[in-house]
Amino acid sequence: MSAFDDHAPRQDGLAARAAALARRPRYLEGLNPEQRAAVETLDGPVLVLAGAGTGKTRALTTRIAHIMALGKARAFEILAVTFTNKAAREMRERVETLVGEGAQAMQWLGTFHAISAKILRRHAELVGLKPNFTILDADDQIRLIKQLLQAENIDDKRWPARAFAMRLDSWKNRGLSPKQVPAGEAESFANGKGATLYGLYQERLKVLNAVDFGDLLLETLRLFREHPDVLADYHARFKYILVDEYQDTNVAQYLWLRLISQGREPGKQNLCCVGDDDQSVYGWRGAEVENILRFEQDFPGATIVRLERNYRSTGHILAAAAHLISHNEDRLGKTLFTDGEEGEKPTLTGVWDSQEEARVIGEDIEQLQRHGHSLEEIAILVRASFQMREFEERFVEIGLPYRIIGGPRFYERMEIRDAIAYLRCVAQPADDLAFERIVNTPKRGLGDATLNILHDYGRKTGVPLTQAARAMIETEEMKPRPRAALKALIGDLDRWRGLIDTKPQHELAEMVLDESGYTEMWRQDKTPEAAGRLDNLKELVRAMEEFPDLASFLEHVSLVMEAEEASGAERVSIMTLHGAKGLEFETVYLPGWEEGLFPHQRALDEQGRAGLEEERRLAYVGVTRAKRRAKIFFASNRRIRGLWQPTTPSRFIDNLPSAHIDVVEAPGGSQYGAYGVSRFSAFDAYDSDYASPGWSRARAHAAAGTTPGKPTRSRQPTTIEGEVMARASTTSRFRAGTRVFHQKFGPGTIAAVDGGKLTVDFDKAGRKMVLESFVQSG
DNA sequence: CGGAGCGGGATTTTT
DNA sequence: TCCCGCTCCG
Repeated sequence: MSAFDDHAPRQDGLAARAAALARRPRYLEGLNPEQRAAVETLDGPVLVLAGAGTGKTRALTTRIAHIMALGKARAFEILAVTFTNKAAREMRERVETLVGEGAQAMQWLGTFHAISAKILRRHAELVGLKPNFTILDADDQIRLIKQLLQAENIDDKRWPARAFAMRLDSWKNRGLSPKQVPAGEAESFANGKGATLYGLYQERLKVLNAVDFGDLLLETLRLFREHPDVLADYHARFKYILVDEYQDTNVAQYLWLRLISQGREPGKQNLCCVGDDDQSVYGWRGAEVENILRFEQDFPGATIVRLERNYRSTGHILAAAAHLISHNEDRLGKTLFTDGEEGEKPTLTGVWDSQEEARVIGEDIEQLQRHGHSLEEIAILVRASFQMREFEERFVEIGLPYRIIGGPRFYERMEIRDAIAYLRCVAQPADDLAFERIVNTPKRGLGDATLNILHDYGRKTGVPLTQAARAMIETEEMKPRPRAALKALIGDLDRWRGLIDTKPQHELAEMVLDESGYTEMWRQDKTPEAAGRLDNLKELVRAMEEFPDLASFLEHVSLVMEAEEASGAERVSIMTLHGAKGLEFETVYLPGWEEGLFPHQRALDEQGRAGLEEERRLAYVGVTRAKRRAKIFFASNRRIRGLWQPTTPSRFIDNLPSAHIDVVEAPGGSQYGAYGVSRFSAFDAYDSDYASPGWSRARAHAAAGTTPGKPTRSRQPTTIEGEVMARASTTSRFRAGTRVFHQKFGPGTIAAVDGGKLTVDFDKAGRKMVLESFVQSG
């Protein structure tokens, strides 16, 4: 594969190009015309609007292969930026299958953050850092903020560190330095101390020789702005720039891209951005869909390519997804189509509560399994991670193998973070946050008192804690016992540090963990988790072997907060909708389509209509993950922080086209059978179509200023909403004052009646709103 | 300094 | 419900 050989002399370019053209490269075969345009339009800015399942990644990776095959650029002259590690990994793998070894040389393929870190390490001094700077994670960040709040005498009850971290994040996402923070926002935290705190925080980071995630981008921006020569280097280096998931970029990333692509005059930038405005689901993290909507203005003369032919899903699924997303207003608008079969209609099933939901889905999966479907091709996509638990519990019970994706991550486990803190102390003596973490773990008798002494000294002299410790153990200020312990610890750290260049990092890690007493600590521990933690530590040491040195391992840990999963037996995947982006499965279960959960209440509260639309895009992402079967569920009761809450079906259910949906009764003699109660008695006559209890409609219509009960003019008259509205009766069989019995809440008295919705004062559970179909006269 | 016990608060998504 | 952090006591 000499055409892809990065070490081939430059002159090979032409020959390779001619040869490639003569051969009609295999990699172009099977691309549709639009995909080919995305691949072959190499000169000037290109925006590829790629709908779900339209072969976006294929176009992107083929484009890379094409650039290399034509000799237009070598692997290391292509900058390919993704948003997530997962996407980066996938792109690398797929380029590799296309070009073989060549992909290995793609040293500039990675997430914005990883690439920024790489650039920053090369020029750290120019922005006041040392090349071995630490990348703080969210946890470190919070602890640091807590310290600052304390130092500033700010009540951290009233002004929680978390809240400030969120503001910091949003400022950084928008590319704002402490001085640029809008006055209003700066003052709204801690009585006007917001901007000051931001400034102090940044100062503190410099002392710690550390950056947070946001800084990776901001400091790179600063580097480029203040050192045009450095920027010019990168301009010369990157002949082609590709950006995946462009709809997810935030302001800082946008500015970053602008700077880095400015090497050529407007209209000539070889910048190719791929994205789908309908899949923008990271607004809460500062992503600006506007970036993609504005592309043509930002890069005049850009070629726009639309990928609309869907290769993933069957007709009904696609139709359901398209109809759902058509309810959004803020979109460029694409029309996905497929030549494939209609397939099975997506199903909609209502269940009594979240436990039944897990039970029914578990049984359904077993059923598929019996029919020979692979568990690997089945996924359960939830809105919020707490939903996963019920599935886990159920699946453990019935012995259905599952895998949680994006759950508590390996590197976030306490023991792993402790171990890494030790290594960070060894690698980077100024890393106070790591030092604080391990100074008394295992217990060495070095508590708050000792730490305060070190902090005081450190603050006075402006040195890191380890250095303060070094000074203090020479004085009489400390009691003999802590003094000796501290001395021993500092001695150990020094000794380990001395081995950093000679001892392989995994051996060093093992040594550190043993000699520090950390491993021993868990051996002594009799709690049930201890054994697992020891296993994890072993796994950590083993994982370290694969890295060239300690520094690159630590870099990996901070940027790729996930462990490679061991593939083994077939499993059902359980993950969040966000985590599922970019994936596909034969069968997708979409539980929890209930108001407040999906759309999530917080998204509605905080972002209003924009939040709702983002939630709807998330629903769209969920449905479009399915190749052959999409199964939507809603429960009428859900346990939220231990309390059972009655819920109402999601408004997104009303956004589904009834012609493409099958409403399905929960199989297997569901619980209400046992109760002998028809759950939707208001719709008794239409029992099989109980999907949409009327009062959620009523509420929606009330909000829209229309009369409940009347089939309202809706933009989509064919929706299930419309059908059910037409059928639902507004008269209730209940009256205020009637005694009723509810399966979950027990006996109570009706306080008010509103369509099919009752307000009931339960004897035990207090006042609740419930569907009348869930209560019996009692 | 360390452990136990209690109260309060929180729960979306992630680089 | 659970988890975290704080306080109080030994």
